[in-house]
Amino acid sequence: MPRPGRNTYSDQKPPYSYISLTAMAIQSCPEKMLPLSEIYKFIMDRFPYYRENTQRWQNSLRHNLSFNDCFIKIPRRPDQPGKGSFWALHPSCGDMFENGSFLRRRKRFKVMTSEHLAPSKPSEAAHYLQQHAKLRLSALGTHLPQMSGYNLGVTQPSTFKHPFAIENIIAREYKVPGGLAFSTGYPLHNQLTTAWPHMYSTGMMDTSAPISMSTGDYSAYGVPIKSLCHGGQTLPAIPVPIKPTPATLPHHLPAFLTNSPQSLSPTSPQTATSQSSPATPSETLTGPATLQSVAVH
DNA sequence: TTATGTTTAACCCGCG
DNA sequence: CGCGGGTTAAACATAA
Repeated sequence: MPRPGRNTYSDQKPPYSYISLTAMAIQSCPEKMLPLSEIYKFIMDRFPYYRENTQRWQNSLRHNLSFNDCFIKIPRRPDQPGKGSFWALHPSCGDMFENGSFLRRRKRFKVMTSEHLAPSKPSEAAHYLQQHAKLRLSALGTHLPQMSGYNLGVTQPSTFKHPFAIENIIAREYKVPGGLAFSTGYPLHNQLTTAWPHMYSTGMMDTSAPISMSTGDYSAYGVPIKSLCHGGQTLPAIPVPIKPTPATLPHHLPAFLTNSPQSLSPTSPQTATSQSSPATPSETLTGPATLQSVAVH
């Protein structure tokens, strides 16, 4: 309904897996975590296809949430009652989706449980996120909100992320195909569009409105991108270490906590290089990808 | 009761 | 063909 006009692709199934869709939803939120219902909403808002057969796909989605280690459950705090928990992306699974490989993951993200370098067990990650959220909010003098609080979010523009980070992709949706978004300088733009046709082309939102995203659409699920700019907050967009430290990264968690304002450091240089090379966005994942995620199962 | 979560299992598909 | 990722169904458990 948010797209009365030409809902051309309305009935076709988006090429994204539930994992991707879920990740998108989560990433779109400043807090980087959403309750199940909001994830549903996000998907339904953007992809008309999912406005039907809700029973079916939502069941599948829930299955994915539980089944995949890349999603972690963050329990609600007593002061933020509501149903269900919040879901977030495992801090170290950022690479899983990076490089534009959203259409299909290369490997199932598996947490290196037990023994050695169990750098990031879901529990820890969850705890971290929790703490993080708590800190930020408290810093803002706010209580952990249900949904409304999310707009306190940050995701400031400065936290530049890899052009293929879900975040960016999502962001572009609101930034209009025109490409004035920050990805302007990326030669990848093109590939992006092909990779995410559903998001760009014939956007469901009025592409007519430039930086828009404005109003309606977003407020729907409380992810007002605009709010990112203000808020006098310093913390970076949050967890999901969209990648850097290819190999080792046992200590990434603490890293966030220290909230180095610009986690951008890791990604930016990288992006620069990767983009310079003809590298195909989707593949070219190459080497390091295997870090701590194992393919077992 | 319903929304959430968790599990198990069967299938489909693309890739090596 | 086998493997692994993704999808769908369905049974169950649990919390609000």
